[in-house]
Amino acid sequence: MPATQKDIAQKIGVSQRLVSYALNGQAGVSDAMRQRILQTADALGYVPNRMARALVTGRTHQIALCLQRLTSTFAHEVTQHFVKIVMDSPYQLMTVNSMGPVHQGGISGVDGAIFFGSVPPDAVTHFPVVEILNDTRGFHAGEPIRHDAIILIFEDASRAAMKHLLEQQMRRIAFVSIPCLMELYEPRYRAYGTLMAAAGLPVEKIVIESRDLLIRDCVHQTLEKYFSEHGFPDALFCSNDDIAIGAYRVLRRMGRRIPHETAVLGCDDIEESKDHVPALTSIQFPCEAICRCAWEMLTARIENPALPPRTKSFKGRLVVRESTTRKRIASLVNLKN
Amino acid sequence: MPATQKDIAQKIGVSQRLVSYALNGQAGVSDAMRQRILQTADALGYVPNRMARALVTGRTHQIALCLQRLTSTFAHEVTQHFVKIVMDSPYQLMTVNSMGPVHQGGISGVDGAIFFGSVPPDAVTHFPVVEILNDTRGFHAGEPIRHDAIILIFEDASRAAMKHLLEQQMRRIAFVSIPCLMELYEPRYRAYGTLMAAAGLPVEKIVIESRDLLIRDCVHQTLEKYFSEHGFPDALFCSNDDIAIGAYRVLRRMGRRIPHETAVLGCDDIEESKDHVPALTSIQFPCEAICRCAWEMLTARIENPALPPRTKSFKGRLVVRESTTRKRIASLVNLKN
DNA sequence: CTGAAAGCGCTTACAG
DNA sequence: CTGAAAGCGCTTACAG
Repeated sequence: MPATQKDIAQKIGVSQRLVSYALNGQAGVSDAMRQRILQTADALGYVPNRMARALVTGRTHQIALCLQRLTSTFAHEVTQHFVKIVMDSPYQLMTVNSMGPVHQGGISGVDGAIFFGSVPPDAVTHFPVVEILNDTRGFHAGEPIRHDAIILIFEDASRAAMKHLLEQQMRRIAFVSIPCLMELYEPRYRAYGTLMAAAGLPVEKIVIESRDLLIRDCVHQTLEKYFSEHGFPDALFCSNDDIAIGAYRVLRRMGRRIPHETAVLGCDDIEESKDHVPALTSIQFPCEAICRCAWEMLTARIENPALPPRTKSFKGRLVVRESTTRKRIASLVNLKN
Repeated sequence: MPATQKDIAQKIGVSQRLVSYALNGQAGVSDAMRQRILQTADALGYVPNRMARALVTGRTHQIALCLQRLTSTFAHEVTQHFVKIVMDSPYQLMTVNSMGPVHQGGISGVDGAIFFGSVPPDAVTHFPVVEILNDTRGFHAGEPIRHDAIILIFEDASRAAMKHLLEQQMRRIAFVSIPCLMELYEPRYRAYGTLMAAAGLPVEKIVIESRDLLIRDCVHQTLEKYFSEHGFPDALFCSNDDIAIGAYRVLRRMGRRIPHETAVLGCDDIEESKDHVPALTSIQFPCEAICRCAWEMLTARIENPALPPRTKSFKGRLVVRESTTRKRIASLVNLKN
């Protein structure tokens, strides 16, 4: 229905080639002719057909952002950063749930993809990919690095988090997480397990099953039931901030004070965490820098597929706020964050 | 680089047509042959080229979600709903900042688009569009409805919000908003202005200029400066929840109690609003139902472009929570929300 | 400086 | 049931 280059060419009485060259700003067209073509294109409401162009150039100028759990607020922040980055680029962003279409025959029609989380092994990809992964400390060491990768190192910050809790005499510390983050290779869970064992304390796991997308509601249900059956831990080590903030509501409803009765610690340090009372202690990554780095890696590889594989690491950092600080003094240092 | 239908056809020694028919599950291929083709496709790692298919069918199976201010948490919730909806459909979702590419020559290569906010007049679209708009109460009545539309009616709820504040003897009520929501045709601002005038109270506007994407930081800066220069209003009518929650932090930092010294009221009722202390009073819309309705309108029109234009309205509803309730009793009714 | 033509990977009438 | 072919709207060598 929209006008094509052929329509423009016919209207003026020139060849389609000339129209294409004029529209794309290539040499080989006289200035007068270029003007005329541009005006006619405008008059006809010409919009280039991206599909046709993509078919011949092999480039769609679309990038897939593949998120494993689109449900999380952190995923939202990541998306925002990419949307912002993409706005200044010639690319468009396609948001894909990597649990979804990838498993239904692969993604196609993109110049590259950024996977937040590991690339599913059955995702046949014929395009450059950057993975943003957690540090699994050699757990998957046998597997070759198939893609450019950004590694998020949770190890040190997680250990620091546990030490911080243990130092304040918290004994009953529960790890609260969705199932996929409660594996042995998961750095947060490892740090938790290791330090609990070292302190001679028993592990306590609270699993949040979230089939649908509203994770906070799942947290409410699960924790309410758990606390009434098992009582309250001294501290909750939550695998992300959404879970932590979900826990806030439950604790508050059940009349439990944070942090003095139950401390809460999250991961990802989403924007919102600072706005809650008490402000949430969390593990922070330079999210924007990570996104920009991933973008740079991806576009560099699209330009030059022969580049050697690259890996870059980012270290998480424990940001102590009020939600885990029982001594008022100790918290003042970080309150500004 | 990926295998094509031609590759499969050559490998087996049949025509490309047969491969296409087999792959698409169309009649006209013997079962044995279909099996063989499917297996070969699998072995070769065949992924259909969406561009080529789109070029001939005219369908890309991509839908653009165009958001005006990608910055808002509400936009995130809308996106989540669409991602969820799209997962169960044959479509993919492209997230577009309608301030962006639309102004750079139009969107192309999508089967349709959902605009959250009005479609820019210079966005030449050759595909079905659904607009999700605020009720401007006939302000743009002269303009024909160009697209299927969903109208969000803020009018009643905004008036209810103002009455709620005024009933509690709040006199100095400020309207806090980004500039584009502080126009005369904007229903929230209209209700605010009308009821303030009726009560014989002066209008007080606080404009949040947010050039970049981190709106809450802008709120912090603007309000901190404003309050120290002009003192504190009795209540803040914020045009969205992000602004309201941003205001929380400033008020808290400056030692101002919510709601007893300054009440705060938001719009959109994002998930997070319930988790803050005090819980935020806000204007709620059935967000998921709205998204599903938009989706249904769009897909129906894609199937049948000749359909008469449709319009559907949704009414906002004031959800009173603690952030505006000075009398403890009165709030109990709604606290469950 | 310009025209006529091939081809990207598909779908789909059109013949056999 | 199957093959040979046209064509979707572009880009880009290839001749003039």
